[in-house]
Amino acid sequence: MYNSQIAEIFEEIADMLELDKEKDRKFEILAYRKAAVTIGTLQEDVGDIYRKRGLAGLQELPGIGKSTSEHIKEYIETGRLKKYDELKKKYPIDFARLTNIQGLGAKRILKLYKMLGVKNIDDLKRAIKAHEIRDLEGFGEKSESEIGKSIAMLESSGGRMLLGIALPEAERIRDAIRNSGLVERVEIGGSTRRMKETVGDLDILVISSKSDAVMDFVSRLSEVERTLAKGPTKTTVRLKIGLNCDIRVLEKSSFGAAIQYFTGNKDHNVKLRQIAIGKGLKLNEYGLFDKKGTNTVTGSEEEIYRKLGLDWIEPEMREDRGEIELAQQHKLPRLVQLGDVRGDLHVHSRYTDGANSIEEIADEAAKLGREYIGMTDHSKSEYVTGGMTDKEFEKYFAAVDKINDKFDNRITLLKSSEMDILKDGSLDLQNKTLDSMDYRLAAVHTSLKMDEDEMTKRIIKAFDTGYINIFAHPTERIINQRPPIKMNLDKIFEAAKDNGVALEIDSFPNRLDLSDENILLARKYGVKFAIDTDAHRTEHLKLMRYGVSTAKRGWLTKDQVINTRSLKELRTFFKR
DNA sequence: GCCGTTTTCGGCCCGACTGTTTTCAGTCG
Repeated sequence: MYNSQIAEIFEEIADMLELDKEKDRKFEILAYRKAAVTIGTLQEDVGDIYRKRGLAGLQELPGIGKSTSEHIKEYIETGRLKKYDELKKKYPIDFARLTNIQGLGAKRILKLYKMLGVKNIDDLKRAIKAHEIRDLEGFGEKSESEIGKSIAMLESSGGRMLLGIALPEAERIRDAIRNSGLVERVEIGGSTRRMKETVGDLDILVISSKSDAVMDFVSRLSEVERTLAKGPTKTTVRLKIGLNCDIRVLEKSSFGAAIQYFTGNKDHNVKLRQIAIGKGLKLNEYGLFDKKGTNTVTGSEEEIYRKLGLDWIEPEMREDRGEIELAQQHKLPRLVQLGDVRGDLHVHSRYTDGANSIEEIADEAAKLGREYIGMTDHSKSEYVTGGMTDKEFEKYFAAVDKINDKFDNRITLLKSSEMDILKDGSLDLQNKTLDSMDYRLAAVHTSLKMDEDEMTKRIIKAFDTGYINIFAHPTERIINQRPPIKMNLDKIFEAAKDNGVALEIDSFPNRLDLSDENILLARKYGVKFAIDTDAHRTEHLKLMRYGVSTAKRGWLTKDQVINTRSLKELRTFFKR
């Protein structure tokens, strides 16, 4: 896999070109950065693309042209890149790591190198300890300590935080500001609004005529550790949970433009600006301006999209993955909504590793308005969770039946299991047990390090039994902790389609598995999906919104998600 | 360096804040 290496090299080339004093290479630098993003976020290995379709294949990628495609070719064939090596000879500095530090760009890094010989983070830490940085021109005591803090943070958190932690925090801050009586309106923006699986910082937008008072109020919130920057329109605070939060106070007339701008993502916004330019307009965070400099929008975000000739795009889609073009053609998909969800097909009870009784779960699920839930406790091979034998499943299902009778029409409980797909691709329970279930959910839990070929065969063999209705958390990844298992996604998705297996979108914030990107890939195969909570406690039943947002980020419509169906329709799907 | 229903040449998003200055460069998003 060359992608991350090449992306890093392009980024470093861009950093080093910034240091060229001879000429302004602004746009060349921009081009390298864009190419780095393209390669860095590519799902397919760039080496494969080159081998299969050559330079022409590379040049079809956005931001990759004649020169950068030649660079990629050179690196793949020789393992080196002359242009990079030459620049690196001039600047033997680890820009890739050093630019991750807040407040350090290429130019200040160069100064640190020339004056103090700093080449990498370790050198930098030494320089801070010796208090050598504060005396440099353009630096000071403040810079020295901020750089030190940034290194510490980088080393402790590793960067981005789970949406499942960041969103509730953002909502607490939003609600506190809303209840302060100081503001007319307050909304969450940024990647949190786009419901991206991890977020780098929080953006909160406010309409208020009392800017100073709002900024003071925010600085004193109990969630805030310290204030990093404070101005009349923008304040940045460090939150105790280890995230930065920007608060922006805006004029009422620019709120629509601002919420659009600060929701992003960046590529989406750049494209909108280009469309604006094409219409003789200028879009920025304050409005959509005509040639005379008059703001033509004063209201909502919808108005901006409309004036640009686009349908309004849900925030989850705003990643510049083709949504703008669809909006121009008025062909955006109608995305599945949280309110469309009628049931939850992956729930655990105290029978294995859940914390609540079946009755407690059924009660809470009914309160949430679910029409049905699937009880999916573990099978015997998952022994760390107390996985059940065939015999124990008989008792389990008898208990489910009993609660079902008790709840009458309030909610329907379905009999199922989160069953292990064993190492050889066979299933963990006897056919007789499987036949007694309403449907079967299956997952891989062991031997996660198998090679791609073996894992793919293992899973497809399980699908081919014809018993599996839902493939749970397909890639087994844990965000920031465990990489996805190796398997051929194309083959798996095709086999899922052929066998009528729905792919799960596990709503647990550290899973979100399938991910948005994998959903986008899978939907092309015509597969169906199930958005489940994988709840292990009653409060987990509320995590459904994360799964639904992930589905929206994967462009799914209601009819592609099986648990938006009535129970009757769902049973038909399970029968195939 | 990339790109093209304005263009194979001439554009490419642009404003806010900080620290260290004493009018602004660097960084960030």
